[in-house]
Amino acid sequence: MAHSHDMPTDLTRNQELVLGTLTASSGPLSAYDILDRLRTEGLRAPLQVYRALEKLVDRGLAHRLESLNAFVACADAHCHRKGLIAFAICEGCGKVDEFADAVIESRLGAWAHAEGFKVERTTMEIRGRCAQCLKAA
Amino acid sequence: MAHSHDMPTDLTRNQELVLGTLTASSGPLSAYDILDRLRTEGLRAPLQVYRALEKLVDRGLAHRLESLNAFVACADAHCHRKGLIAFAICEGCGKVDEFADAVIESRLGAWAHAEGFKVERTTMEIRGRCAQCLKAA
DNA sequence: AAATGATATGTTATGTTATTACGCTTGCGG
DNA sequence: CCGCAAGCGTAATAACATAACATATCATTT
Repeated sequence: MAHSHDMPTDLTRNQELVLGTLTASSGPLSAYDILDRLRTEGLRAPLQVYRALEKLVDRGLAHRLESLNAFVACADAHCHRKGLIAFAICEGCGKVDEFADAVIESRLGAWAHAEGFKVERTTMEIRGRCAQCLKAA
Repeated sequence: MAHSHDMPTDLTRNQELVLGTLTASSGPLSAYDILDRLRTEGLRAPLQVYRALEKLVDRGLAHRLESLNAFVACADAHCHRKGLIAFAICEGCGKVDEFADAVIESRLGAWAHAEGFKVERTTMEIRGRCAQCLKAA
């Protein structure tokens, strides 16, 4: 297998370029970071990147990290939108770990049900230091 | 009692103005929203607001909503920084509900412990519709 | 093939959010 | 009084995001 991120075949050129850039990166990238890396491919304007990102995020192929104003490729080729995802972001090396927790999801659901709140989207981001960076320090 | 948010007495003038503006608002405000409301008080530059916000957030008197790039006064005069706080943000009316959940906090702690990740700060924001807005629709 | 509609694209300009850099002021402990 | 830390004011700029408009691409229907 070439790589674990088998890219969907129905992406447009811009979407493919943007997803490729995210996948190749070891950490989150801002839209402008992505743009800079794709100038050689002919991209010129922020909007070209933002539009591609919007589609990718909608499809669950990429995630937006709100606390960073940046984006990452989805770590799990199969996760596509099933349930709440939490992110652990290391301030040291910039690496992002993506995980799901059914208990947290159900607690949130319980709270929402009790309040009559209809959940549309949940953001959950942990900032701190990963094990590797702690060891190095 | 004048109001439930007994403002600390050791705030600087700018901090007091900013916190007062947040407290008076029914919803989150961006730094620039705050600035606009404080021009009459003599504030002129974004930095004056950002500096005040930084201190207020550090002290737990205000919170930053990452998914909105905006700020709210802490809803609970006594919450000052004890534990993880979640926010439910209504897309309809803009109201923000603030709550804590010990189970979620402990699940997060367990994950972090298992991974050797040192948590410094956690962001948790739910976007959706509040009961009142759902009823109105 | 022509007409239609939905989706994607390219480009310019602009809007919004946040920080850097610099210098002055104020208050407090030594 | 001196020195230092914290706060303040101002200007400039950086970083992030969208509006508005014109074109293009492609499948579907006529």
